[in-house]
Amino acid sequence: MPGLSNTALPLYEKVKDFVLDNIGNGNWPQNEKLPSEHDLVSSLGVSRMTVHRALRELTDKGYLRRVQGVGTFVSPPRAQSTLIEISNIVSEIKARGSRHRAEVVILERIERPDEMLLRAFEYTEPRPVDHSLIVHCENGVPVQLEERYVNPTLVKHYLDQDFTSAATYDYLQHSTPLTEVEHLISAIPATERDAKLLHIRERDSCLVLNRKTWTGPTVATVNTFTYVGSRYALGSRYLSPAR
Amino acid sequence: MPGLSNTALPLYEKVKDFVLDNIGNGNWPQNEKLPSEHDLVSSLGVSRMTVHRALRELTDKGYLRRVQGVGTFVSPPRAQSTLIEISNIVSEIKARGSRHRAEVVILERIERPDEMLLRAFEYTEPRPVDHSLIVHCENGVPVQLEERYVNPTLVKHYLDQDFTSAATYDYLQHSTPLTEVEHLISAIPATERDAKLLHIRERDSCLVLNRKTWTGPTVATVNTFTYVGSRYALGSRYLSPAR
DNA sequence: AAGTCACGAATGTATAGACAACTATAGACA
DNA sequence: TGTCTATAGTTGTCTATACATTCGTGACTT
Repeated sequence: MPGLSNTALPLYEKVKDFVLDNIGNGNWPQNEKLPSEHDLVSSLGVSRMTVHRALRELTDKGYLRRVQGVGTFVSPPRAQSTLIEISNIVSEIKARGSRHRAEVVILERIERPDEMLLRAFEYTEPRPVDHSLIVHCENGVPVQLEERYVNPTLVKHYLDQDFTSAATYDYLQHSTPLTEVEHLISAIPATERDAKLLHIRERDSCLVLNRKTWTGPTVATVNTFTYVGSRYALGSRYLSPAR
Repeated sequence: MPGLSNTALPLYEKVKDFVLDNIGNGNWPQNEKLPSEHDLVSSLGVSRMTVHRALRELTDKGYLRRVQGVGTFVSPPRAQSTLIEISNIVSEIKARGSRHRAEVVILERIERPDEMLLRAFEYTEPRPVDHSLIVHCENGVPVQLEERYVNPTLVKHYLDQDFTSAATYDYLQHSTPLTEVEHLISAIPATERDAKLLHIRERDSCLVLNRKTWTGPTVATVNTFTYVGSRYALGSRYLSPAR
């Protein structure tokens, strides 16, 4: 029981969150050996298969390294994220060993979306849209402004999430069966609102990632991630097989 | 028993192979509904958890799409590349039907690189570096500033290229056997020099793509592509399933 | 005709238990 | 001293089972 968050996520997601937290807060430093699966089973009160799945998925994503017969170890932080799996800034910050804080600025259901939103969702008639605006801070410094518009018929209970947990963002990405994702990356000067929220000056350069997802023919989410240009870079590293 | 390969792989890997084979040989065409987990359990003689793991991993990789309560479906092959192969602005401009013009600003061999360049190339002793600076215009309007530093021992005759032809850029990207590529995308304000060359104001937002390539252990090229933020966006589109 | 509800079917998660495979280490033996 | 071996500890795989969640359908009701 101790250590696992209280939200409605699946258990293996909570375990992943628990591990990332321990990495982030320095409890388990780089190359540290994690408690064995058996230990985690005892201390967390879940079955071994659940722990195993959590550790395997974190290994697949590069956070851990496992050696059969020996143990599980914390991997050195990756230089950057890959482009496919961007947008989970929370895991990134935690894995880097920084302190993460999410500040929820807006959390609402828009009953009557304006013209632009309707177009973005390809609605023909006015229907509600869920809306969140969150500032993500790394060690107290704002890094990313995350604005999401969500189709509530496709993503139920979106507004009820715990937006301070890393697992939430992981979960959101896999909970809806996406059929299409579009990314658009641009550089734009900060608006007055963005500048205020990110603690930068107006017109300062921001890296903006627009992400639009579909489930079948209908638009599921329309997201805008605004990074502070002077504090963040998106990276991808490609290694050919031979090395 | 029937259908699973005979090698020493784990069962769930064999199930994955089995599914991929059926997709590959056209047995299960695009958007076809797969047999249910229960059916596969019967026909393959493995437990449901094993089938489930196989299907889940194939889903994560984009080969399948699953809908709870409905079934599992074959996804169309991935239509699109990721961001790896951007940066050939010339083809892009031409494909858009616009007029392209390349303006060579600098073309030189630097015999004695400064400290920063040496670090970028991980040189331990001073060695020459080829250098080009080119402005790309779409219909007469500057869009991209392309600055390349090239290791002349790996890329021969770099300075002799025809930098106004689209094919040149295609060629440069594939002429050297790269073993590693690193992309870093950031948003930074235009410097005085960049502003002048791109016909924008100083401090205007630019999208900067840094690209560094290795051939074996040695650095081959260090490139910086600076896009005018208000005139350009990088895009990637990922298609997965039924549409 | 339209809405509601119950049910079946399919996937999602979780558990307990078993065995296999691998590694490091300590102890036995030459 | 050096080598081999047994063993404990850890991760990897697999099964059987149970319950949860979601979706579509068809029967029933209104």
